Amino acid sequence: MVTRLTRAERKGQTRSDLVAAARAVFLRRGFHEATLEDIAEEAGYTKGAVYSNFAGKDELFLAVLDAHFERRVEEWALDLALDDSATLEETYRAVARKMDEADRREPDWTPLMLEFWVHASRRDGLREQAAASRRRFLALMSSFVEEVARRHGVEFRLSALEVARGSGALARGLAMERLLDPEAAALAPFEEMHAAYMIGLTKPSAAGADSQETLR
Amino acid sequence: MVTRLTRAERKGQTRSDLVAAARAVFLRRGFHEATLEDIAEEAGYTKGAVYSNFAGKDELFLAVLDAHFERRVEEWALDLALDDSATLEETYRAVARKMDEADRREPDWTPLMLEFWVHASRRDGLREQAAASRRRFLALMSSFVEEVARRHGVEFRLSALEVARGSGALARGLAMERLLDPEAAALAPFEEMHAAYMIGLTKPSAAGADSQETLR
DNA sequence: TGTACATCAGTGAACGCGCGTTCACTGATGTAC
DNA sequence: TGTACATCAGTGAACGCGCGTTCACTGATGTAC
Repeated sequence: MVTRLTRAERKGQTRSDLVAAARAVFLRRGFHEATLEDIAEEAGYTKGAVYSNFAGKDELFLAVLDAHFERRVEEWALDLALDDSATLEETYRAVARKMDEADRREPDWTPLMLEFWVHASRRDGLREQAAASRRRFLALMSSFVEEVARRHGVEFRLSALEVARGSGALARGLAMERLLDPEAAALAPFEEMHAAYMIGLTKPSAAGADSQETLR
Repeated sequence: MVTRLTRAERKGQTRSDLVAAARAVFLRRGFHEATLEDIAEEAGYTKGAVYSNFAGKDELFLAVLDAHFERRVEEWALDLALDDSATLEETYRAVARKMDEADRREPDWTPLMLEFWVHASRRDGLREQAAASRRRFLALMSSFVEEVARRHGVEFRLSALEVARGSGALARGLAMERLLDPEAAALAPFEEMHAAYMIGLTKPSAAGADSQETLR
């Protein structure tokens, strides 16, 4: 009844079990407080299994990070494809709502990621790996920003990369405030802030002048 | 030659020596990596002196945090008093430059504070203390925002508190990006982002219509 | 299809080490008379 | 001003404990013939 797996398949299974367990435990306890013991146990293995699949705690976290970004990017791509906002401003607001929703669905993610960034920023090799992962994510988010601009026939005062970076930075900064005060920066104010930010960075496109919209 | 100090004076001296040393060591090594041994040694005492003045590592950090906020608030108050920007937009840009300057002068501060916030957010009592410290800081920053609005005869779409919170959140979120990529969000783009954000949240005041300015 | 040997994913226990916290003690400052 | 006792800031050493990492081993899978 039990499917017979090859060694490689079995190992791949173990690896993804470990990543899934690591994700859960890291979210629950944070990067520093989570132990490899917890993670291995959650996955149904022993600590040695972790070392048979990853160089150590840091590399295990990088795997969690990559899996997370991949999932988030897919969500954004889907949302973008389904977006039918009448105006550009409404799209900007919808993006804010989506970011807010993601943060409230998984409030432990942002502090976890930042905890790791701070940790990684103090170790050269690790920082470079975290930065590479970040660059891949931002490149995709930038392409979404560009797609929105194209659809609405507008351009930005800054590169799509910087626009995307600032948009995420605002959301993340506010999520940090909520760590201390859960009431801080509720959805409505955040939506307003994000719209203000995006509208302020939008300028009419030189091309496509006929499809331009008036902003406020 | 050596001034004779009373017990209370001596203890106060020790306490501020420890806070100063703690600040330096925390900045250099981060909250988790800094040890009380390092700190005591840097201050010229032993670990016991820390426990004679503070309940432990967490409370020592809170003292560093308060001292820091106090200093920053004074700087902002001074800057605000000296501000002679011709236009509101120029004030918004000057604020961005000032935040950027503070971050580049002390790039370790933001990650250090966030490391602690994440740590504190997982311990109820500590979180409440960190939140109280944060509230005090934000209340003062809000009053500066209100002062700027008053001078220029404008109002905001959100409370001064939320405006201040978002402004700091944007700066802090970008500082986090620079942890991984030091090139990210240089001064010029940040100034643009911050101006966009602030201008977008500014609305003409009902009162003082004669002193209103046109924004973009 | 069967046998003998090689590989290697995962086990389980031990290792090392660091660090926050505790505590009995000391000697200088403070107080009572 | 002097003496005897009390206080307490800071010392120095020990304690406890947790956790990331290492490693010899095992038994199931893979390979050669």
